[in-house]
Amino acid sequence: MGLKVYNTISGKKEDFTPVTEGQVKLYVCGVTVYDHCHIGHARSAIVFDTIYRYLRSKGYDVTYVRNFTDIDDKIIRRSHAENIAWQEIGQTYIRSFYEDMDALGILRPNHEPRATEHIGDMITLVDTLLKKGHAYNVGGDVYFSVDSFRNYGQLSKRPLEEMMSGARVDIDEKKKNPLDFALWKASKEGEPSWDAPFGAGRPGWHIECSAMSTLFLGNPFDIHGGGKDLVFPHHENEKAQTEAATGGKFVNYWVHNGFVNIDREKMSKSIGNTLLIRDFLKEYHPEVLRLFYLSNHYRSPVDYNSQSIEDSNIALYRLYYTRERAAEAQKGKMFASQSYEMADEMVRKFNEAMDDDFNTALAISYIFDLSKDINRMVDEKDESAVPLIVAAETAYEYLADTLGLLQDTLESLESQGKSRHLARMGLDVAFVENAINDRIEARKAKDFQKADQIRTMLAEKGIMLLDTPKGTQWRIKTSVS
RNA sequence: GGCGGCAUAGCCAAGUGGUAAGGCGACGGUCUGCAAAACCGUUAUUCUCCGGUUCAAAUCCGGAUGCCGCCUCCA
Repeated sequence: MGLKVYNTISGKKEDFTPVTEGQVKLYVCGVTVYDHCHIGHARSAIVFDTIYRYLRSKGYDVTYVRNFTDIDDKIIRRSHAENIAWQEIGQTYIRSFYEDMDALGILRPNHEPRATEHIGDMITLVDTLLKKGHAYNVGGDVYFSVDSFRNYGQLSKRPLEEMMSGARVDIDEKKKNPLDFALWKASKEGEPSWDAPFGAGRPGWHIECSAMSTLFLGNPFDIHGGGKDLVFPHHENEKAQTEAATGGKFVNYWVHNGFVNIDREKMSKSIGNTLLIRDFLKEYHPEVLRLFYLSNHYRSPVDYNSQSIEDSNIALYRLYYTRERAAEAQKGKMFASQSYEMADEMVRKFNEAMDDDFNTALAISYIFDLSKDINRMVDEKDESAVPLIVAAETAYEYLADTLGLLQDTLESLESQGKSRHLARMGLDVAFVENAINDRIEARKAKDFQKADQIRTMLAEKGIMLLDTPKGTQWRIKTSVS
C-alpha cells in the first residue's frame, strides 16, 4: 500500500507520487526570528520532523529545506525598540531556535537558507514578474497584481470577488487592487535596504519562500508545508507569484498542520497565554510534548492543558520502563534469533497507519500494544520467550525511532524528572536516601509500622517507593490527584 | 457578511459504509509484609439531536443545536 497525503488544495487525501521516483523534495516555512519559539512552533516542527523521518524510513531520498525569515517588519521593529542591530536580533533568535529544536529532537533539514542570503534571487524573481506584467512599481514599492493571475484564491478556496467584498482589507491608495501584496518595499530611513534595478529597498514577506524553494528544489516540487494560518495569505501569494513567473506548477502537495489552543483558548500574544518551548522544558521532558502532539492528528486543532500533558508524561514513562524491562530480561541470555509474527504485524500496521496521511495517533497505539506484549512476556519469566522479546523490542525501537520517541535513556529521563521535582519541593537526594535507609532498617527489624510511615511521608512529598529484587528504588509520582 | 472545520466512554483521542484503536483514570484479580510497577479482567450495544439513503451508517445525504478557526502579522 502506498502513501496517501491530504492535499489542502484539493481537500482530499491523494496518492503520493513524487516528481522524481524515490526522491522527495520538501519545503517547510520556518520562523521569523524576532522572538523565542512557543509551543505552536514546536507543533509544526514536530509534525514535519515526523513526516521527514517517516519518508526517510520508507526509503525516500528526501531533500528537506526550511527557511529562516531574518528580514521583516517585526525584526526591524524589535531592532528599533531595543536599539540593537537588526542582524543581531536575527542571530540571537536563530540561536534560540536551535537550542529549542535540538532539545526537542528535531532533525536538521538539509538546507536552512536565510532570506538575507538570497536577496539576489528574490530581485531576479521580482524583475521577472515586472517584465511579465504581473507586478507594478509605485514609487519604488513593487506590488503583485492579483488580477493578472487567473488562479488567485485557488489554494485557500477564496474567489477573488468574495475577498473583495470582505470589509477587513486595508485600503491602500497605491494598490490597484486592495488584495495586491508587496513583492518589494521601497527603501526607508533607518531600515536595511538592497540595491535593485527597480529601486533600492527590501523584500516583501512571501517572495523569499518562492525564491528559495525554487532554487533548492526546482518547480514543481513535492511537498510544501507549514501551519494552517499560512494557507492565506502566505502560501496563496507564494503560489501566485511563483506560477505567474514560471508559467508552471509550483507545488504538488500542500500540507498544513492545525493550531494549538491552551485551555480551549486560542494561544496568542494579545491574550498573553503563549507558552515558550523553553518554559515548557523547565517542567517536562521534550518527548512529553512530542508524544502529546503525535497522539493527535496533525491537521486537527489540539488543546494544550495540564491534564493532557500529565497523561502524556505518564504514558511516556511507561514506554521507557518497558524498554528497560525488555533489556533486563535479555541480559546475559543466549538466544538464537527468531521471527515473531506479532511484532511483524505491529510493524505492518504501523506503516499502514503512517501511510494513511501520517496517522500518528493510530501508529502510536501499536507501540503501546507492543509494550503490553513485551511486559507480558517479561512477566512470564519464560527463558524460551527471550528471542521473542528481542524481536518485539526490535520492532518497538523501530516504531519509536520513526516517531522520534525513546531517543533518550531512562536514566536521563528519570534523573531530569527527579531533580526538577526535588528542587520544586526544596528537597535533595540525600534526604530521600536517608529516609529509604531508615525504612530498610525498620523493615529488617520487622517494624512495618515505621516502614509504612516513611513510605507515607515520602508519598506526601510526591516520592514513590518500589521494593524490587534489586533493592528499594524511588520514582517521582507521576499521577495527578 | 463570506469560507472552512469539529461534536466518539469520567478525561484525552483514532476511526469516512461492515458492526467502536490506543493513552490517562476507576474498579476487581495475580504479585507484595503493605505498596508500587507489570500483567489479567471489567469500564461506549453505542458515536450531539432529528429525519433520509442502504442488506448494513460513528462513517453518506438533508436539517437542527453547540463549539471553533480563517478572511489582518501569526506555526
